[in-house]
Amino acid sequence: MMEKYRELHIKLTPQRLAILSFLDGNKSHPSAEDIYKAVLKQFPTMSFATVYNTLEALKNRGNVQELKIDSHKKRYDPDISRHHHLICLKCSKIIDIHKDFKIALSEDLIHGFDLMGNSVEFYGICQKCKKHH
Amino acid sequence: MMEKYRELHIKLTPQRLAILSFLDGNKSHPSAEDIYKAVLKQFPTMSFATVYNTLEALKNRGNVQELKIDSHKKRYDPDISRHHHLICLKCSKIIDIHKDFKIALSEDLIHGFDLMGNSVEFYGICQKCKKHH
DNA sequence: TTATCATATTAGAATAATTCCTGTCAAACC
DNA sequence: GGTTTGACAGGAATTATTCTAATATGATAA
Repeated sequence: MMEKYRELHIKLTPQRLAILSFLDGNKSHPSAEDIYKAVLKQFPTMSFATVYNTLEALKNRGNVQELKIDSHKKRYDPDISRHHHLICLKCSKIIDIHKDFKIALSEDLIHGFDLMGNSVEFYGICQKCKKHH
Repeated sequence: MMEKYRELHIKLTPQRLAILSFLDGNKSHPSAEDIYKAVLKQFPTMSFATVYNTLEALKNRGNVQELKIDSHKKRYDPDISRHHHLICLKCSKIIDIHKDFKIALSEDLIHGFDLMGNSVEFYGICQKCKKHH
């Protein structure tokens, strides 16, 4: 069970394992609070500090990415493959878009930057929100 | 001077005019704090509430757009034309990219959303930050 | 112009998300 | 066994933003 997390090279405490298994394969793009609430069920003494510390460690090792898509809070994505997002403007639901759009910046637009990547966000209203009015 | 702002149909108070003229043509993508500090010089009693209220009014009328690009705070852009951004991962400097990338979502990726738009962000390290190590 | 009224302003309190700090504990290392 | 290192919990501190309630002011019409 914890074999798959060995390679992370972080100390695998029970709290961290709970966070990791909650994140594993999770496509809901949870916020720190979502993670806290989920793990709280198994560890009633869990604190936000532990959630943030663990996320910080995982971020630094490139095992989760922080999404700046939601203007109210940070969201976290355990899927670190190159992908984009579709976001509902009403309920903030986020859906992964796995497609390569081949967008390049020409030399005159690059402003001397060392480019490291890009991301595309699509905005709209999801099916559920359309119905509820 | 204030003629150009008449069409906004918001009450044009001195504070608002100061905010509007600070934003006019501003390409720095300022945060609420940047705006507050700038206007404070002319209006020492300026409050954050006024900055946020005015931004809210302008947002609702589609005269500024809120950028969710910076994970620490919202940034505001008076340029409401369709454009994208190039962001420095070190200093958070934001540069406009005026180019149409023609990105479309195929039916199978659209998940029943009513699409309203998209935005592309390019990430990298700017020239200045490269030099300073 | 002036009176009226709806709206804007202000300071400060409240809230929400996140970060920091401190004492404690446990694992890993000698 | 003793020491170092890193993680934990809990709470305080910070930062961005929103709310509140009293007061002030721009816009409009008389």
